[in-house]
Amino acid sequence: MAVARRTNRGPSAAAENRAALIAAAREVFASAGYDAPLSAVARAAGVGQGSLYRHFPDRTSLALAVFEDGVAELEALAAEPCSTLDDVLALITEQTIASTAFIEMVSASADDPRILAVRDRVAAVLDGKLAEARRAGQVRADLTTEDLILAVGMLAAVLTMRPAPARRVAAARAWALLRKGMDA
Amino acid sequence: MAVARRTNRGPSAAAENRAALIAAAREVFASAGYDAPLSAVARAAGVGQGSLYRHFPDRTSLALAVFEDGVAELEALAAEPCSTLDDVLALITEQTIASTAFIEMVSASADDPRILAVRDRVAAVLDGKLAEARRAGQVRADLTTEDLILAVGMLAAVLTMRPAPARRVAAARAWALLRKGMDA
Amino acid sequence: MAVARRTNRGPSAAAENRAALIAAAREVFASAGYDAPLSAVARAAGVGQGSLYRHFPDRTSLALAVFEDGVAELEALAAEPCSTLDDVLALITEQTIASTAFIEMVSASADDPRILAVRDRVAAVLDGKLAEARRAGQVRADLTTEDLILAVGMLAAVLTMRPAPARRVAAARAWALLRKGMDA
Amino acid sequence: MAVARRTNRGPSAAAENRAALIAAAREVFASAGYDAPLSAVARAAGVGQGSLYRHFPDRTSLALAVFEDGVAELEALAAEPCSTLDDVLALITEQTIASTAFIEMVSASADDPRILAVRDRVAAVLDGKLAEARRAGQVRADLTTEDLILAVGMLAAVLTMRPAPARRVAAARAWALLRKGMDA
DNA sequence: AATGAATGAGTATTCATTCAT
DNA sequence: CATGAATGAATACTCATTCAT
Repeated sequence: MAVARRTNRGPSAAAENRAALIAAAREVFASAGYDAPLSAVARAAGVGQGSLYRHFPDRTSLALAVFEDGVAELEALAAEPCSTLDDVLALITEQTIASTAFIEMVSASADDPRILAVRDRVAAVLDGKLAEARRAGQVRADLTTEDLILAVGMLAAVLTMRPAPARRVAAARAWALLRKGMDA
Repeated sequence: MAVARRTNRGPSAAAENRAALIAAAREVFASAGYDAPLSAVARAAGVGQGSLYRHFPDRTSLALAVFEDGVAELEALAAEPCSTLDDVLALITEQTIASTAFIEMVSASADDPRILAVRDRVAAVLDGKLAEARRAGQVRADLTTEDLILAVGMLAAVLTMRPAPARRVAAARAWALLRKGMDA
Repeated sequence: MAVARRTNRGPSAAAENRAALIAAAREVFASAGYDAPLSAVARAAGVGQGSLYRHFPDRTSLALAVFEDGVAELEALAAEPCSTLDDVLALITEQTIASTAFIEMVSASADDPRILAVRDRVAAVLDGKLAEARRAGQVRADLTTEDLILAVGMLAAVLTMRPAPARRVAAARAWALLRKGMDA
Repeated sequence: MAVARRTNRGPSAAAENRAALIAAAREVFASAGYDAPLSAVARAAGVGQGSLYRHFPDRTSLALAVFEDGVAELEALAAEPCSTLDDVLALITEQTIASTAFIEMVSASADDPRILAVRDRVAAVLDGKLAEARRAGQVRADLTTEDLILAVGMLAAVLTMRPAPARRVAAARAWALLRKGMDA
């Protein structure tokens, strides 16, 4: 039999496969949405279905691995002393423009503790930068971190509804509105 | 044979069936989400699958019929001379709390001309009320109808991400933020 | 596309399909065991997977339909005035020789109420005939219906372990032992 | 790399691994049935999949190793001069109550020569004790070893069909029936 | 000789859509 | 024009077995 079976490159390929799966999932989630078939991810990674399930027992754990990089990038940016709240929000916006899978994942299973943990990491980043921005008098004195998270959530959700090319413009509009507010 | 098959009530039942389908779809979409199986809608309506497809060739057309009532209600409210922009936004908010299927539909296929038409009707409603609100000095002078639509979209999207019980609180928070804005 | 798709013979084929599924399942269960893939049943019946699931939402309901005939046959035999306990046991034995799927089903999910109902029907049959046999002095006076069910269960189980050709001999031996007992 | 890989303890661990696999398989077969995934056995044994396959090329050979102890115990009991047929049957009953995997294995592949060999060892044990019992007038004079094996098989099969807690009672009932028989 | 990752075939199940009656 | 059964593609997930290290 053995019809063109992919050669078993052995355990040494594990890390490589894992990375390939994450990269493939990033692409697939970005282009086909968070609900994309996992088989498509495995195929794109050049890896068997079983390997995908071994590395990531469920869709969420795969997605978390995909987003880990983004969160880490965010934390790194926040750690830079000269970075501002605006910078952080801009990076979040860019990430969301690139892929709205994150927000789809959160919508799909908002109460998963692993997802809550990621949310908390983002919240921590925003919290720190919000304090600075408040001290600098750049934002309303009573603006809370929850407000920020809500704002980011709204932005992300609105981008999710739009095709990729329309997202940058929509994001700019949304931030303008969120910053200035509606009231006179 | 003919094992207890629902009797074919003939063409006269067409309108009735149509109405039953819409009512059923409203329920099903609200409780099981916009992605609910269409077979569930047909079953809930007490109507054959084929009839569903005859009346509504695709999911979108069924959904549009479901939302037609909501839009009409909105237009009726706007037609009342004493209604304000706030009233209209409050109604939209209530409708979204009741069912986020509309926004899910828009996310799924935002470029469908039929959906754009509905959007335009809502936009017209908002447009009229916005003019009044602006004259009354209740909103920023440069607030546009597009801003309003964006705001409504963000609100709706954020509600979609939350379980029904948490929606009312979230909506209040979101409106507070959208009204006051973030900037100092 | 439509690559050689089986023609849709329409609802009129429903009863036919149902019968075909039952017949196919009887064969497949008999030859490949109760755990046989349901897809094999659908294929053997010349019917789509979906149709199988429409008619029989789970393996148990399909199996029950398969065994319904056997139970009815049993009840019919018991209804004959001149039939004896021996006749009934002989028929059960024949049925079990033909297919041990029934006993496998019972083993697999003994607490399913539908299965218990079938069991009760068989028990009722045995109960009636046992009373007659007792009156005729053919069996121990204190032999209970539960004993009979146990005996039948043991017989069936033992046949399950044997390949079809060895079953008739094994059944004879088992009955001889069960009748005479071991003790001096 | 070498991410926390279990250290390869080399050939010296072979016997240890083998024992661990047998112990793990005993547990796993007892709790999850004979069809339990072999990966679960390897995991429970703290041993690689490959090692499992090296020691036991197929499920049967693993199972035989598991049951070897039970058979040896049986032979040891039979070797005791004062042990009776009843003692032996009681031990078999206890073993079956503890795990029905043995009988499941036999059902699955009754014609495997390795399984037949085990069967013969049990038969030899029964044969010896039956002769004694016959001399003591405790059993029918024409009771054969095959009858005994059949009885044990029926008992085991019937226990297999029952959840663990119900087995002891069922065993008692079954033995009572087998001993006394049905006939008047 | 041990490890454990990789493979992919196999199975259950769902659902959009078609179509004979 | 209604009915609802039929179809089968699609997808998630499991597990026996192989094999590079």
